[in-house]
Amino acid sequence: MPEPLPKTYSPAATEPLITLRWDAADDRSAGSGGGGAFHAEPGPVLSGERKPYCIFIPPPNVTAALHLGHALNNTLQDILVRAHRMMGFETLWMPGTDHAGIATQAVVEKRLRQEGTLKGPLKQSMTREAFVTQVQAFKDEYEATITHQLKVMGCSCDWARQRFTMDPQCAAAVREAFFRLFKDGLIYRGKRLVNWDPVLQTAVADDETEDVEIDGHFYYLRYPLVHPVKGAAKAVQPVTWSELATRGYPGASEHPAEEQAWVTVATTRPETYLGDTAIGVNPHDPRAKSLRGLLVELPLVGRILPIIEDDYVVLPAAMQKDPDAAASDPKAQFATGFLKVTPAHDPNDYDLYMRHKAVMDTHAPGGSALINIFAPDATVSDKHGWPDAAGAHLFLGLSREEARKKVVAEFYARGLLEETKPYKHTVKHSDRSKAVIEPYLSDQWYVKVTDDRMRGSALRAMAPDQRTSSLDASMPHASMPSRSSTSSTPPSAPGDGELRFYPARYAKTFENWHENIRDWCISRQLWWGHRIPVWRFSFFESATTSEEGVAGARQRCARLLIDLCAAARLDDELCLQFDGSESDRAYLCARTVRAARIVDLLKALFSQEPEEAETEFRELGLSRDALRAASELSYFMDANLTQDPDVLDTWFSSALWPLSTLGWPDPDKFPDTKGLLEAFNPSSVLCTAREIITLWVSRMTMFNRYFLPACHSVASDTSPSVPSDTSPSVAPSLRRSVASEGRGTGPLPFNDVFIHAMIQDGEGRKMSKSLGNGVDPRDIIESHGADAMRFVLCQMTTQTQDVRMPVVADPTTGKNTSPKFDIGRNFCNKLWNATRFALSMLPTGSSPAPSAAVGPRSFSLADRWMLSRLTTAVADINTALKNYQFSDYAQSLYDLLWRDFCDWYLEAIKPTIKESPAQQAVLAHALETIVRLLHPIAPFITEAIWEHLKEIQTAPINGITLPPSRRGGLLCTAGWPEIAPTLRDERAEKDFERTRALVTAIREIRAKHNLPPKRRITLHAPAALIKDLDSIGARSYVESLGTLDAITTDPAPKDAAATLRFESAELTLSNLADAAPAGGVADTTAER
RNA sequence: GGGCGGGUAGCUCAGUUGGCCAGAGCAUUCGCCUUACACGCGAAGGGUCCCGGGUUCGAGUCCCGGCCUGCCCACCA
Repeated sequence: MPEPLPKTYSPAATEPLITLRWDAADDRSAGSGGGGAFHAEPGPVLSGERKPYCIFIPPPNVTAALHLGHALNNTLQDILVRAHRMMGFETLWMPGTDHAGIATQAVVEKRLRQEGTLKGPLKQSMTREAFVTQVQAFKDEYEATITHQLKVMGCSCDWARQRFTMDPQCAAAVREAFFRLFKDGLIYRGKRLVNWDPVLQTAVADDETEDVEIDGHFYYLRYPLVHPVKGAAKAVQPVTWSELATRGYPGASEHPAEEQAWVTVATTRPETYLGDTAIGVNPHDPRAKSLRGLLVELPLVGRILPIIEDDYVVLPAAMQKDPDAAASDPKAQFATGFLKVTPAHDPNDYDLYMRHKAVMDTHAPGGSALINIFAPDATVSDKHGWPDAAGAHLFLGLSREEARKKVVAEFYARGLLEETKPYKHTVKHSDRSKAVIEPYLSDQWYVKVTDDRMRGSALRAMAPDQRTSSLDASMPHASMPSRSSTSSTPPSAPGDGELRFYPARYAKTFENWHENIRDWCISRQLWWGHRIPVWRFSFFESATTSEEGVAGARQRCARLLIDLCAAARLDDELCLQFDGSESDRAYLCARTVRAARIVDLLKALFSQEPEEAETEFRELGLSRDALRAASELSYFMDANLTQDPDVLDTWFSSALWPLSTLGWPDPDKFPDTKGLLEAFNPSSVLCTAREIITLWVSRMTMFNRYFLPACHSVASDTSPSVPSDTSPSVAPSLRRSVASEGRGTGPLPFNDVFIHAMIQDGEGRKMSKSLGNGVDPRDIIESHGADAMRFVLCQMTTQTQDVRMPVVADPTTGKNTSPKFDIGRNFCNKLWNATRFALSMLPTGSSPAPSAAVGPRSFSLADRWMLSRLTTAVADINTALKNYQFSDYAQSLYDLLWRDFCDWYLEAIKPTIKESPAQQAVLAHALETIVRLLHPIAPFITEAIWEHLKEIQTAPINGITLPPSRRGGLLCTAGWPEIAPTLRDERAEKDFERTRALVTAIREIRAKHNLPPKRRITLHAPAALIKDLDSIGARSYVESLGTLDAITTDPAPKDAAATLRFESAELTLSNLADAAPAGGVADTTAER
């Protein structure tokens, strides 16, 4: 017999004990790894015994402890997971964390600098290994913190399966995915302008930047016009205004005739003039024609620039035909009509360059107009692709800011600065380092997500009724091959049309994003992350000395590689790609750790220690033939054969999360992953905040559909019939249809995407460390309890609104908390006390329960009403859960427990409960139903209460099924309540409603007359009404709940009476005042 | 510039397909330690449902136009 319950529920005393019981409840055979009550196995799914329910946690970054936003996200997932576990699904909630490459590297780097361990640029001050070790330690610390936080929140993850995006299992998936994309030509190397973070010295994605509005200036710079001189690139002659006037240049005659003419450009970044390689003008500009054939000389640098004509260049407001349009176009307001073109430092200029490549390259020094004037740290430098810096040596070594000042000063000194205007504009900053982003030209790896097998598969995944445009129209850039591949695939692949967004409006965001998607830059110049499994080398220096030429050398190299693979039993584990743009570059991609090792040894073969390399080759089990091929191959590679120093964008491994966590590609290599993929992919739902719809959802969808074969799972919701040949013993690889992989026709990683609100502080600001308004869920748990926190978070989750969370300091601990959670705490306490009351009224323990079920005949009005309310509540809650309407779910329970069960049912049965076994049965079943329904939201208190409820001995009730626990005698694996629709009783609901209305009316009078609660008064009513109350069985409730001494047809005495209207009758209450005999008062006093 | 939300009681928010008196919690006021619960019980006050039009027998809800506000995407010489 459990201890008697204390008067107030204490989360602090209860929650840790419950956690221990959940953890200890793994009653399966040893080796299942301590997943506790929440451990899931593929077996029951593969055998068809249970349906799967699976959620992949959005892996939190290991950069910091979780905040309330995470608490919300994970509470909602846990609610779904717990509810479905109770409903009988084999339920897997896959936990894990994300290495968060750039974020974590930035945080650790900052920390090392604060400690003084790190001074100067990272890459020069520390070895890669030393730094990674530091980050690893940091990661361990935060991973532990995060895991602990999730546990104290009550998250019912399968802890035995916890993953980290950089652990060996996930790394294997990353290598496999990269290799396959590389081999299929969906990964390529390209020179592009990227967002460069000069502090962290890496490329960052658009979404890793933030726009900051800053006060800047427009600078109007004059570039002198010159004539080209044939035969000598540098020799030029000035163009005078009089010449321009002759050519018909408008306004030229207003300038001194013999002075050198100029054009004026407007810029916010004058320092980039050093990289200018053209001047743009709109072909409709009246000045354009007269400038044809002329050039511009870049001041100080002396570079000669062509003038290119392009519609992109905005005409100044004064020149535009439509003055209204011009007035509303801010660009036109400050445009001069001449645009400086700096292709290596501005994305739009880069696009211009791509359109005018020929003419720009012709005039450019060194034959390329992509002149890079910055070092990776964004100081002006001539070491990174700037051949004609001599004239501008005075700027070398300056930071961007210093260079800007100096450029402006130099132009001013030469009379070339026309004016400056203050200007407010937004500038991209790096999320992580807060540095101003520099558009920077560099070599990066890209995934061709614009390919139909990627983008198309994501778009085809969308539910037809959530699409806003047809598939064809949605892919304006679809190329010829992609169309034909679309038509060659079956009209309906397994995942097609099954992706559903909740709320539905987010489907549009998803669709829209894919329509405008650009290829995905996946390389990052960081140290923390998955190293790109590619070795680069250039080989033609030695190879082309032979007769065979470039093409022949390439062929021979490729052939040797095939030989090596065959001889070394490296079947399909190495892949060679030649650089499309640079003819002497080649890339070798390794699929496995062993293949990578062999590539490393290739390098050793022709460098320092060929003997040692040979020994190692033999240790790896390589044959003589393999070694010979390797030696020959190494001859083609120069000593620069090196692994790419870059790491992959974090999202690359995140995109594989639904695959890697389940053991893909090779479940046999990792224990306990066998069968997981078949059983749990596709998962049931992805829960996330809306900020990452585009990034994560899209990429997971594309990768899952690309890497998995069209038919791989045995038990997805959409294929109810389980194929007969499937059993856990069949190795997954045997069932795979290899032909359908790599076509983007595979299954989805999840069927539903649920997007929930974001949590803001009381003023509607994002929660953040720097604002000090962040809230650690552990602090809420300390002040209110985990269940209270979860209840409130659930209740707040409506379909539309973001959540405002006023933050205050807890008076006792000083930690951040919020009075918003009081409701949850009070609610838990209410449940606790209702339970205490019920337990005091119900037979427990020793007396055996009657086995015969009780039925409607023995129920009072209140009982029938309560059962009816339960029936509708269960139905409402099931609907709410199905549609991810968390607020409705919590609200239903709140009303059911507090308003119906406590306020009315418990009060109504107080006079009769002790004597009525039937009523006892209803009370017990109602309470237990509520407790079970509430468990997904408030797991701790309900688990604690359930332990006591199990002791109650009452008769069963026909129509209520409360299935037993499946594991450890715990509520978390007990069944979800099932209530037969027959227990719905509209008559009882209506009758009880009337009773309630009458009691309320009486109480209103009592309150108006300030009656003491215990004072009994008399109700005078028409005989018909009294008869009616008797017939529905409501009379006793009116008497007890209204605190009446009698209901009578006698006329009321004239004094001390009040009237009320009920339905159509006029009733009177008497005996209100103390004029009555002193008995009543004396009684009250005595009772005290 | 494009897209998506939100503007309902002092505060934070519900209000599904148009339909009886617009709801909840907190706060306020009044009365209660009525023994399950003061983290509670009973009751009360409090709303031009942002503004202006329209559709309708009927609009917080649907349509059009404004205003305010938040977020996302694109762009910014």
